[in-house]
Amino acid sequence: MITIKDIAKLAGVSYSTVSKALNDDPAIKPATKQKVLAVAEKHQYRKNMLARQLSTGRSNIIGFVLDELSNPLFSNISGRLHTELKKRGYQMILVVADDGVDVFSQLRVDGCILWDYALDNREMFWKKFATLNMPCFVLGTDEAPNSPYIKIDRKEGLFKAVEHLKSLGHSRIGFIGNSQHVKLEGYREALQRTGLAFNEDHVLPAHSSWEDGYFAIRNHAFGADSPTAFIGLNNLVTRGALRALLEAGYSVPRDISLIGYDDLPDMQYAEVALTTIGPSLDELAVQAAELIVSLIRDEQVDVPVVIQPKLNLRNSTAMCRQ
Amino acid sequence: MITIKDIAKLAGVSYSTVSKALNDDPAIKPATKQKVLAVAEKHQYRKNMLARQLSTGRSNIIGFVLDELSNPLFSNISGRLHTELKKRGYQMILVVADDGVDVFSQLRVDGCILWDYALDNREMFWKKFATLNMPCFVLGTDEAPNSPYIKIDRKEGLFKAVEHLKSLGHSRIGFIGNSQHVKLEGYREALQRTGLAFNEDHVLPAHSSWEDGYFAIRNHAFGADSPTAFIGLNNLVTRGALRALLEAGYSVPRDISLIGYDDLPDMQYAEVALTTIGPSLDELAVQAAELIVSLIRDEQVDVPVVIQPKLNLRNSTAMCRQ
DNA sequence: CTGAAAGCGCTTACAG
DNA sequence: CTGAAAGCGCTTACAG
Repeated sequence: MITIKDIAKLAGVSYSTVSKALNDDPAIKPATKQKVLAVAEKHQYRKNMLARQLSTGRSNIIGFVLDELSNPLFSNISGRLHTELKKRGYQMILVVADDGVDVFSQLRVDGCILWDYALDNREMFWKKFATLNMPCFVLGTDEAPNSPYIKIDRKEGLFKAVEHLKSLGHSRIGFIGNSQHVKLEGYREALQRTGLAFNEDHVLPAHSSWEDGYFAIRNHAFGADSPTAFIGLNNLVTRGALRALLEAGYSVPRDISLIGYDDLPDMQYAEVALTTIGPSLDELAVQAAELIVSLIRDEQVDVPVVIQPKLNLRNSTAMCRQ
Repeated sequence: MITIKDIAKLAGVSYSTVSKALNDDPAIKPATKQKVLAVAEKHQYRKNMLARQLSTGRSNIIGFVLDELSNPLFSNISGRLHTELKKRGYQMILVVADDGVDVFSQLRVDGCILWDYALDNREMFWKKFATLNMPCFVLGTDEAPNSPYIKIDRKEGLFKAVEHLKSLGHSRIGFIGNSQHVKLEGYREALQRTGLAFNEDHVLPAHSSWEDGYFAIRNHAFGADSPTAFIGLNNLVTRGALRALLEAGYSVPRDISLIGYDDLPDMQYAEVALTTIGPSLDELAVQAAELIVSLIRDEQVDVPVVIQPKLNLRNSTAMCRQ
């Protein structure tokens, strides 16, 4: 590996001059800079970032802790966040949750973002996270103790979904999924705000996977009192539920309306293009990138940042047939 | 940030002793080690990996260059690879292709893996890759100049698919997708090996996305001479094609059989559980992890490693109705 | 078994 | 405008 000293020798200057030339130090005479850059170029010199980082104390890397990669939502967000961070001069490294925080405390990234979607051991993470002693925040949570965070106002999202369904004449609106307290709570409050009755039987148990959604519908005993519309907990659950509804012979949206949480591009590729609620993923990525950069620069920030989910109309909701 | 020197002071030993204790150097007296570890623990000492890396020249990080995150195949493989590398004591960082190689040459990872699925500018990548001057290999390619690689024998996979369909009585077997030379070639050769005729019209143009597969079928003029079975280029194309077939009123597999390339877990969640061909993703991840570790250790390796795709029977293929 | 010292490849006041 | 020197936080022969 060729180093700054080699370049110095070849260019006939001191190595501190090389360092300055490479870093665009204005104190360096243009001619000298040219010469140094030419030599560096010629010998394919690559700065050793490790050494630079050790010296400056900064790595220009931001860590992103993810629960898992299997939900399309996560990979989608990772991709967008990567793009936004790159625009701002940072590299992003992805680490899977089970060891994410530890890794960052070792790697000394400049900052880190914890995606708090449905972490199993959330408490433990928050605790570790708070001791991390570097700029970091929690993304997509409802609230976080001891950390700045970007909140997605999921309750408001659910309100929009319920409101939309009610405006189509639905009065028995079900919810598929019981693993996320905030969404379930949002669903209940939305019913209340719109003057609809809450019915325990209209909440179908499902955790987070496609199968969960699928079996939630399959195991539901449909009857005269069953919902005429459902809201799915997330993209996977909703798609699983849609499949089960179709297999059971229901037409969506003619017989039953369906709204899915998460506005992923591929929600429109479902058998019936799905109406969704969810935050704009682009907005999420932009806000996340800006917040972490501000935190690193120790700028004044207004936290929590709150992002409002939107209703995205497609073909899976229709007027309720009485 | 607390350093090795702080610990040394607190424990009443020299900082080189602290370093050794922390690294499990057998020359250190157990009692001393205990003491040091206790102090380190008490003060939440975290080793600065940057400094260690600078000193040892190794980072214990492996870079994985990906084309994109949007194809479920890629995120799936990333997840598995991460797991396998972790078992072997390495961190994995993911970088998106457009700047991946440059990043690694700066970050000085210990090794890197290039996922060569359908890179647009493959030539450029290979070239950069070869100059990288660190252990690295190309994963999933058919062949690579100047680098070790893990080959997926896609031609053999296509042969298995064609053979299976022929055994079910199909003689007009179509292929959806024309963006991957190797697969297309494999398809042609498989027809030849099984004694079936190649028909230009049975190759439907599609690049790689869900929509590509969907529109390939929609735009196909079905007639008496049309294929009674199709093989889809990848997971997305196949699922898009399936949707289009169903929408056009064909029953799969009663009217038309369909086999998809890529054995992702969710291929079974398609409207009809899809019969697939493709390498075992677990095997792929294990082989990749072992190869990079061997390369880093400068061990003797047998390259290329060749992985054989398998046929995974589900419900999308059936006897051809004459 | 322990410690002093050199070195990893940079950056950055500081002196000239 | 340029260079000598100290320092970033570790590891690792080497001496004792």
